[in-house]
Amino acid sequence: MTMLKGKDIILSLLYKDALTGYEIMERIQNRLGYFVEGSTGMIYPALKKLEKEGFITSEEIIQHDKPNKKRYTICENGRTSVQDYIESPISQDKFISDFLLRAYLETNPIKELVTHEIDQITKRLAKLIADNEAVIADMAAGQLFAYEFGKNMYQTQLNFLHRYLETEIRRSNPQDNL
Amino acid sequence: MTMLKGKDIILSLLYKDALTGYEIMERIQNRLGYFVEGSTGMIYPALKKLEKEGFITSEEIIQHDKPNKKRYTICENGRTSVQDYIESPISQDKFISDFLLRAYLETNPIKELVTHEIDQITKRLAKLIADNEAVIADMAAGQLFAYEFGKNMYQTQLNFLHRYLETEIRRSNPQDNL
DNA sequence: TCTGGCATGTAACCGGTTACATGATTAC
DNA sequence: GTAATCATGTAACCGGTTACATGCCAGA
Repeated sequence: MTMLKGKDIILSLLYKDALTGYEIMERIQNRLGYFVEGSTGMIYPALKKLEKEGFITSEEIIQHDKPNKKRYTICENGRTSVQDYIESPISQDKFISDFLLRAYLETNPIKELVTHEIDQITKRLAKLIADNEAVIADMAAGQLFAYEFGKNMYQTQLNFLHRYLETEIRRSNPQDNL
Repeated sequence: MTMLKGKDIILSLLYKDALTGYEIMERIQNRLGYFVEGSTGMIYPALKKLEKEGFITSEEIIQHDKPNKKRYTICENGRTSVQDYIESPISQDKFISDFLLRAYLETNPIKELVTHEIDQITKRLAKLIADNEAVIADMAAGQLFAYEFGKNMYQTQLNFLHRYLETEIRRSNPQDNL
């Protein structure tokens, strides 16, 4: 029943690699962007809290070509927490769509709405591919699966939306039906 | 950029019909269940607040065969708010999946995970159909669109997951490849 | 009497949104 | 000089989760 929390997402990522806050944010927004969310306002405070609570440790990394950064490493406590998470009941997928709510409210054709949505999803799909295709060779089975899942979803959504537009055009131009 | 809020969902529903809290909850969880969320803990306090702020009014309805109820009616203020919402920028769809995060973390085959997800989605699809098919004749264009969209998404997800299981079986039983 | 559907609520908690703030370094 | 990328943060606010609490009515 309990929803997926930032803590679980972050610790899960740190379970595999030691990462900086910036890297965590990138991964969440890019590679995992299809199915989780994360902003600086969530990630940095969460990291701080996780360190204070003894789930992770940090070390400063001095860089000369770029700003310094802090790398976080998971510790025993954190690994246990991830195990607990994995053994906990799986929470339901959640899909929130402002687009569909607006569509739902409309009595009239929703061409502009759909066109806008096609735009959005096209961009998101392109980003998903761009962010993942480069690392595809290094992906574990599950990562590849999640990526393919997301790609498939976006493509299906696009197909559905395009199909809608086509039937709309046919409806409004009946003379095309030869 | 701002996310879809309970207020917008509720006022949007009340824009079309006067409804009780219970009816709003039912609609959100059933017909709109594919793309928005709502629980008593969100809906009743929100209704109270919306009334206090003058977006809606309420009247008590006495029933003899069932418990009494309160019907909420949107007023001018509320209609304006819905207009503002409709004119505001569309916020991005949001998909949160505990299932995909767990899949992402796995190095090993994820058959059980996928099987569980198939179960979940099958149930949700059945519920979506059950909740909508009865009222399909009364649906406005947009409502039908949203419903078809959700159905299509669930079906695609199921196809993808089934396909995964099949290829997994083939991978683990190569002798089947005659 | 007890289950199930109808119906309305409360309250603590907290997690995350939103927006703002800062600064190093590189390349143009 | 300034835009872009890298990098880390803060803080107020509030919205919703979670869980609990209550009660009516019908039918088995």
